[in-house]
Amino acid sequence: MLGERPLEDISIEELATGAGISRPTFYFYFSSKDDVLLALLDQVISQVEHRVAALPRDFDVDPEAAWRRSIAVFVEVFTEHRAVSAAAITGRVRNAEVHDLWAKSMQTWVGYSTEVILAERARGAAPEGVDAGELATALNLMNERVLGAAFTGETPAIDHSHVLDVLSGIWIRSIYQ
Amino acid sequence: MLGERPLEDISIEELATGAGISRPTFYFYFSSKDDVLLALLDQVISQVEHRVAALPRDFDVDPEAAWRRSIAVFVEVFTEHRAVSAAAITGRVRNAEVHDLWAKSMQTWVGYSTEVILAERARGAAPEGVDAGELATALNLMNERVLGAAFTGETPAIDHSHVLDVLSGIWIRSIYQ
DNA sequence: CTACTGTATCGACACCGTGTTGATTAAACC
DNA sequence: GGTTTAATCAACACGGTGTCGATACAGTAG
Repeated sequence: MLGERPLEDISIEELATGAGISRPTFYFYFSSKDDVLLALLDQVISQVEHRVAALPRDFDVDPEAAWRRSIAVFVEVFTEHRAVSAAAITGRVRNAEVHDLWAKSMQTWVGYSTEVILAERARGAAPEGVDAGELATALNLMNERVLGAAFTGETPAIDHSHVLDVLSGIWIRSIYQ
Repeated sequence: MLGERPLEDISIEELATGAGISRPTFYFYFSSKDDVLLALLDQVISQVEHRVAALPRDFDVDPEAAWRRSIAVFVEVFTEHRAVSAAAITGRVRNAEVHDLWAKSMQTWVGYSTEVILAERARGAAPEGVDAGELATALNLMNERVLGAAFTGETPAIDHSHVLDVLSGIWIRSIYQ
């Protein structure tokens, strides 16, 4: 349903009857529409965390390829669950729990990016420059927004097939100059 | 009011009584809450257009300074009207007219950025690379998201005082390598 | 075979915000 | 003085949300 229209345009009545139950019964399982979204988002985020954790941390071998692989995880998982991802990104504003879950994950990813940038600077591969944490924040926010735009098919947006190229290009040039 | 809480949490009743009129009278002037937002956004965008148009196009003299000045216009105007900007960015999802107005402006800015990037490449100042239009799109979306995050004080976000530095740094490195 | 307990279900209700209608007043203009 | 036009709002209809209390239906202990 989220693939067709935003969560706001889906009534709990629809959700419930679609699941073969009545509206009050829906409330037996979830406390609100956003509670459903939260459960779905949680699964998507777990999948990202799982795949990120399994990534080799060999930035000293081929930095470009390593960054590209990391970004590819986000692109792939969020693309696979594009409807939920898009709904979460927009639902974040409305719902505190969705906001917090998303914010927590973003912080994890920003923290990870920051560490790698600092390590690359420490080994002399990347030059000093703006604060690594702020650079990582801007780049992660860019990824979020660019993917969101691609999912909802807005204009302007970047075609799905080029997203990974464009994003990793900007990351690498921003970090290594 | 938008500075305190999202538009969704403001009822038309509140808007109306705050303006000293009744709810039906509100509908005499606006067709919905989003219609008010649209009117406010229109003013902000006009201000940006006006200031961007007045910008010197001297990218051949000092490219870094020229980009920084352009980005500064967005940062300054949107910061000045941060509540409206933030509400528009989130309201875009809900309302087709807000979405269209914002999308139209984004396209204008992306178009302008693309032209400058192509000109810089043509004169040999910037290297060839990813599609200029897609690069411009990603960078403009980054600006939107980073400013939005700074306005709403989410985490992670970039401190207001550093936004211009971080953004223009990424733009320049992405474009000139 | 009861009586109890926890799970699951939903009809009916109360509430709130939205948008509309129709009547009313007040000013502006022949 | 009479007609149009702008402005106002009480009252209504509607739709979505969330709650409550009643009911059914296990499984389980006595």
